[in-house]
Amino acid sequence: MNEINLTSAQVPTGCQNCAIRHQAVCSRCEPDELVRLEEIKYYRTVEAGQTVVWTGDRMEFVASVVTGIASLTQTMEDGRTQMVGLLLPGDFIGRPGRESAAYDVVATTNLVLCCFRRKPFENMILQTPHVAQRLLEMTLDELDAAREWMLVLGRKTAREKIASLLAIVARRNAALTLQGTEQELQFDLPLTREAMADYLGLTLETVSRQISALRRDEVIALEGKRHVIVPDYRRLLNEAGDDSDGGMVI
Amino acid sequence: MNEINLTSAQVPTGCQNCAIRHQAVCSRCEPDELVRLEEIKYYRTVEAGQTVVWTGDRMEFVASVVTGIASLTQTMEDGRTQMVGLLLPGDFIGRPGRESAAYDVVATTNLVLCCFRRKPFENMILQTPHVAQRLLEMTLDELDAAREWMLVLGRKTAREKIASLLAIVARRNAALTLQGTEQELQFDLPLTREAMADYLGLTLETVSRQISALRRDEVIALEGKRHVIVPDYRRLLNEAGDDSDGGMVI
DNA sequence: GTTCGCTCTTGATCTGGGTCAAAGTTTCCT
DNA sequence: AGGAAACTTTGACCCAGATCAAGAGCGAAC
Repeated sequence: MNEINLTSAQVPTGCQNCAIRHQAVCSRCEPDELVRLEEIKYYRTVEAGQTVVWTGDRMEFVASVVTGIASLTQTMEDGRTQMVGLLLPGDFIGRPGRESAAYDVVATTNLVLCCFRRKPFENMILQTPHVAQRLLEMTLDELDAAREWMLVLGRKTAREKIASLLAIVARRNAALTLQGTEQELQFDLPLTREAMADYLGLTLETVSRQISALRRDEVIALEGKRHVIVPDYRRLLNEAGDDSDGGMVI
Repeated sequence: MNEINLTSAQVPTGCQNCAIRHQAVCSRCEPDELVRLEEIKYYRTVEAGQTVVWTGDRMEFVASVVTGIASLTQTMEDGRTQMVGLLLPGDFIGRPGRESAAYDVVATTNLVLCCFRRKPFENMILQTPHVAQRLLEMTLDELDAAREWMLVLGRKTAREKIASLLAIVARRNAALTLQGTEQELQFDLPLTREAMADYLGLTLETVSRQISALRRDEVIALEGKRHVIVPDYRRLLNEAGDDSDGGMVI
């Protein structure tokens, strides 16, 4: 994992101020907070497939994903694994106030992380309520996403699970590229079939079969194995059993 | 839902100061925070089976569970439901900063809630970093619990799911009654078979079958339908596929 | 180009847990 | 006490998705 320097031009979407959530400009920061965070902020790259943190690792830093995708996974003794979170740009890695990591964090694609050394970061949030407030909001969003996902895991069929995942990635992707959700959506699926299976509580064979089925039924089209075209987002939501456009944050 | 008055003698286990988490004394509060919270605090009772908040409800208050058990559930259009959280004494209901509820909150047993009117509560946490800090910690704990539960939902067998649930309730119960985990544990299971099924992503028939199987194999014993005796907590953990005593907070 | 890794797809078969059905308990109401 | 309603258990059967197995693409290395 390499420490790097990015010019501000290379970090175009983030709040140049607090940088906690890169994808959105944070309207909450005070000018003096900028200075504090700039001092302890640095960038790192991680290659696809590398583990950023292992369960139980002493966490030296917390970080915000700038580009790329990472996943949080839990593993049972016998090797069964379950992905418990998908970290997209703007999402936060690490838990202030906890010394060691509770999950494996694995880079799914090449990553750029905006890191903060842990101790100074914790001191900072103790002193700057607005940042702590923002962190609380983000955590609550993650909790909502996790609970949404519990419904997917516990009650949806394999086909609905796949459709739900595609909808989430499509949505997040659309949010990033500022497209609406009405027209055709396209995106690269940054996960292997196995990673999708780990996320969805399925086997990779089932994932493959269901993706083939969705393609056969023209809910989606594929270019190569990874590039997905969604001609009708509402149809996809419907397949996900998630008619109410609303919910499903991740 | 009735507003009531409790004497401090009737609220024995809570932090008399901030009361955010009733089960543990909060070491973080400043004396002046006590006053602010006392002003906006009141108690309510809810009968078993009653819904405390509906999805989308305008939330008038946030609350801490004093006694009893409540559940957070999500429902799909076709009626499939998934419980996404179990609220035991000390847990928190409601999301500061959000006007409306994201889930149904249903009283599983009779409840006593320590409520705070929402707006004053939000103002208060904006001004008192320590309370916000505590709220962040609690939210992070909940997130951990939710993610732990995702592993249960996604990867465990029916028998392991049941054992996991029993282990959680046993653990929380032991924590409350200050027993160790080495000796025999006993507790009342405060959930119907159907509620357990909703939590575990199973059907009530499967829940019943697996409980019978665990009893047949002498992992647990039952007195009546609800009172559970766990002769060997480690064995139960083992059945849950969760050998490492550590994790599994809820 | 060929070969070695992968990842992905598809087929055949098996099984854990769902579904449907019926009977047994407990609780609570009159 | 008697009876209804709700909860629980158990049985029989079935199916969605797991498992096992065999190829098919496809990129990287030589």
